[in-house]
Amino acid sequence: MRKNSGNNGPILNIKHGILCNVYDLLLNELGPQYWWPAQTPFEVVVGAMLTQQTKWTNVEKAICGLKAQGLLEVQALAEADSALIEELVKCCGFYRQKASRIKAIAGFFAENDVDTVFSMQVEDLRKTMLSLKGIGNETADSIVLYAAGKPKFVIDAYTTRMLKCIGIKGNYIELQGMFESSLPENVDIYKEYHALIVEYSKTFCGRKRCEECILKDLNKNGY
DNA sequence: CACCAGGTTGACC
DNA sequence: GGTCAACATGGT
Repeated sequence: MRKNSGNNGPILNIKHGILCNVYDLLLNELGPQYWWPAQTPFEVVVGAMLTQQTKWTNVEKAICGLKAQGLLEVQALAEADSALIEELVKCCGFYRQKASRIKAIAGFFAENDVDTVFSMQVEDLRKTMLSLKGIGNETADSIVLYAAGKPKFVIDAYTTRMLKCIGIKGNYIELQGMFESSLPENVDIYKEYHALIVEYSKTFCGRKRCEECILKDLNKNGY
């Protein structure tokens, strides 16, 4: 029998709970999303930077333009003309910042080699990404999960809002910890779950369809 | 025309 | 630890 050694709180790290139920519900209602829309790990990095505070449709245009110029290659982007990058990412907003930042990040990957960087341990990779200008918690975790394929749960504005709706609050690290301790440590599940939250939020929350929200029946349906 | 979008940073308390 | 303005274009 496992002792709870003076800890009055619930036993954590059990692989079930409301966050597992939400995952099942979203997957059943929306179907698998198979994210991230990108063809190479470096494209994920660039896309993750460009999508900050911006709609993905705008990012697609920018990615398309960069690709046409051969600038989705690490070395090429690192050496590209700043004014050209700015022009190509203008449609994503904050374009001067984003242009200089993706160029600098390309420089980092050029010097350190993409495969070498992405072969780091999860926490080391995360810290390394966070040390780059323009990469904060969410972007770092998106890169770790979707570009490097390592288990880190991504928390974004959609996730925070969805959790708030079902009565769960916390800062980035706390919310991330809840997902990671509730779910099996599995890259595919982390990817799929985050994608499902985005799809769910775009469909219901962003369009004021709260009355149709598929999460409002969480308790009623026995989840 | 006002408001928001898959954030991050640096300054300040 | 948390809060805030700045960064900027494009769609509803």
